[in-house]
Amino acid sequence: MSAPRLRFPPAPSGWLHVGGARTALYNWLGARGSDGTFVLRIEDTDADRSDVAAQQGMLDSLRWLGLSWDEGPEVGGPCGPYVQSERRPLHDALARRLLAAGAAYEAFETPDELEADRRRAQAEGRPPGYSGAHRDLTEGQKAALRAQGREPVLRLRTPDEGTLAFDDLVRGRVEVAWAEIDDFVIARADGSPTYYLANTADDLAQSITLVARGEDLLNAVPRQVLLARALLGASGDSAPVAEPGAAPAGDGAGDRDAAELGGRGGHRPTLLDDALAEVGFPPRPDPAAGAPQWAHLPVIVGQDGKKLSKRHGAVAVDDYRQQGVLPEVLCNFLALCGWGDETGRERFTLEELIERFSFQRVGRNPARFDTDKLRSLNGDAIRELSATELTARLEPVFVEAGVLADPPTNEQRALLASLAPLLRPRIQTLREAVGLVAWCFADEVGYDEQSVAKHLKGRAGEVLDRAAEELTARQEWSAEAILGVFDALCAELELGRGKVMQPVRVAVAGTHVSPPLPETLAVLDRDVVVERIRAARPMAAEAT
RNA sequence: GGCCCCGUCAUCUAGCGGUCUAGGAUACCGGCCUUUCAAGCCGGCGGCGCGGGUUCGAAUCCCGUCGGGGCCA
Repeated sequence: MSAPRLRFPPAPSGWLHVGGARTALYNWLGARGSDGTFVLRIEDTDADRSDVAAQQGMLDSLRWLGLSWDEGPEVGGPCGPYVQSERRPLHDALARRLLAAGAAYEAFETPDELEADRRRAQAEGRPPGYSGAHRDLTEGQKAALRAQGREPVLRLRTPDEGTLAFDDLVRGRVEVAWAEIDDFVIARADGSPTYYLANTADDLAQSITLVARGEDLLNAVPRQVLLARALLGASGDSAPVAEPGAAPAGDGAGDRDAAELGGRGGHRPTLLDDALAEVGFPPRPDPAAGAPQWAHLPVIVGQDGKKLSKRHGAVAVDDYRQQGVLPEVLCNFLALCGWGDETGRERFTLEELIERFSFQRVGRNPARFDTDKLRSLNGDAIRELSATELTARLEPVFVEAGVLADPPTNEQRALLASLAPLLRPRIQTLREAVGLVAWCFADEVGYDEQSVAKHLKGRAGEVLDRAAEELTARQEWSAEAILGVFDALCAELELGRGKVMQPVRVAVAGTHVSPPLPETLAVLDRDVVVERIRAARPMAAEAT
């Protein structure tokens, strides 16, 4: 067994989609759990420059989640370059060699012609794939087509009969008839490589041993296996698929052939190796490695069962960071989107995930991105945080919300730390804490109309007057002492605790919801508390 | 349209021929607790898409069907 090498090859963008994060996580877990290598490769083939420049946001999200990469942008590695556009010379050289070997051929149809073919095929009930009309053009025919101003695309010859079978780590055995696979484009008319060529070549060149990706790419496997065979064919040989009829396409034979490609035997330089050398790229880290294994992950769908997209609300990892989801919880949750261990357990640390995760236990049905579940897991995790840890996590969120100064003052830090234990059982996300205790840090309280209407009425004025007096008079300033004051008032005024404490809560906090009042007041400055009660007094009078 | 994948409570999921009167979690509902909101504890609601087989016996295997999703363009 060669050393496991897994990769995450996102298209560059300024943000990381949670679906991409799940793919990255699974690959990362696969690598970390097997002493393997995790490679990050940016596939910017179809991207414009601004996207590439903005990719920082994506790298930040990956790091925030804790998914460090061993090779890739910003860290380098022995199999560079790690940005696909910089690998273009390799792709070009490969395309040339594939053409020269006869594995690929030039096809001159225009997009319009192909579209017409497709419609005709559909109308006649035939498969819509490319017909292979230009498979065997003579030089003369090609010259004539060129003379018309046509530029050819490069297509790979695919077998016309037989079956490809492969064992997907998630799906199990998958078989596809070659007849279903048309001669696909590997290089466009402008010479640019397609996904098939670039992705396959880069995986092979970097000796990727396991490709875990979205199920939407399951259909690409036969093409990539075929390409891999061609790329890993001995350089001098006529390409293995040059003669479609004679291609190793018999049932069962094909996949074995693929698995062992470039395998054990003497390592003659392959077409890929020669191209690598030609363009001055590093040689393959493992010349014995064949085509990678596959693991196709179920798609993540939104609440409506459709593929998760922006219209489902927050889909960026950073959205969840801002909402106050803990990174380790997001990883935990993402791991559960498709995977589960046999015990039915749901809470895992990253270390536990590394230990337990396996592609074999990844499910085959679509995973729903259930934000309720995420919140629940997050709340559970928050409840397990120590006050100190929670304070540290809360701080940047309060700063981002503008409640704390940047950086916070020592007083603010201390106050937040005292509040943290009170907050802990009442929040599912860090962000929710802001709404609960922002008033503790504010100079001015904003009053919620409904709270005022509901609680600053009846005998509230009387309660506020007496509370202000007694809280001022009381020597000790502690939760116990404050509760004692309230209870004394209850007895004196013959009111329940709710009738006494709710008016005070609204007066001080501006709303009828807050952490437990005595405990909260105890960590605030007594003068401020009393002042606020007095300031709110007129509202109670008006309401009476 | 063709091909591929999938189908257990509202949702995620355990289950891999008998231990299933189908287990857990989220959500929901109710109770306890209670100074608000939570948290916690207790309880409840609720499911094998359908139809055929195979078998002594099927959620589990096979076929079909329906439904959902994906890819192709």
